[in-house]
Amino acid sequence: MITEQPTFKALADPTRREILRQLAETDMTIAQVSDNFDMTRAAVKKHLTVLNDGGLITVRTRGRERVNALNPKGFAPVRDWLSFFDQFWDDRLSELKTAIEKDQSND
Amino acid sequence: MITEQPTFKALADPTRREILRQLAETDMTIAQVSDNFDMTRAAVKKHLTVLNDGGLITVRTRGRERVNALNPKGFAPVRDWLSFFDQFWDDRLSELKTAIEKDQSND
DNA sequence: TTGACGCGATACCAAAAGGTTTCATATAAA
DNA sequence: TTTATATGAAACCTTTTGGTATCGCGTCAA
Repeated sequence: MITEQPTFKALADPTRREILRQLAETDMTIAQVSDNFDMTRAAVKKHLTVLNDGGLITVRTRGRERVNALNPKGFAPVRDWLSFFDQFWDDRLSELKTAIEKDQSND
Repeated sequence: MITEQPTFKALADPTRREILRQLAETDMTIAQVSDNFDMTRAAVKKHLTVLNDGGLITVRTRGRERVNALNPKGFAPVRDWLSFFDQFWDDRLSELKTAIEKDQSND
């Protein structure tokens, strides 16, 4: 079974979503991320671990630092899961789609 | 500020995501949904409440029954939030986009 | 009217989540 | 080498979450 759970879980917390937006601007060390939040570095580190587990960030070592970077590909599992519901996006569109499919089967 | 939090929270649980997929097939009462899960009706009812808070389902009363239905529009806040990261979807695409923008500013 | 049915709501419980403090370790710099 | 810096990790605490059992209330049917 596809394991989108860690990604959904990672996105469920507002602090983590804000971290992602900040990492979209620029890569940052743990200390740098911590500076932008009113909580301890340890707490931020936990959030970064969850984001990493969800595949939404990558971490590389630079000397004694750990540089966190956004991983855009990590959103794929969530996008894929959501795509199932595209067919219900809009009732009228859905009906149109049905009509088209019906028409195509008439040739 | 846009409050996508209840929607993200609603999607964070695998049971709730499965309920959504089932409601995509057909509308169901609480009892009907409960039949498909190995937990009490009360537990399922809690999940449905969270889904309703997240705007992902609608509930209508039919006599003594409560009929739950998928609300496709409820996904919008999450889709919108995710769309911010579209610009990072693929590195090469992003570079291409940058190149195009650069080119457009050259006329 | 009288049950049976479907549901809402509450109290309760264990586990997970989000936070803190503290200490250990590896690397950079003086 | 010594000291400061950046992080990892563990113990601990409080709140939230996901589940249960139970009771009460409105609605349907005999």
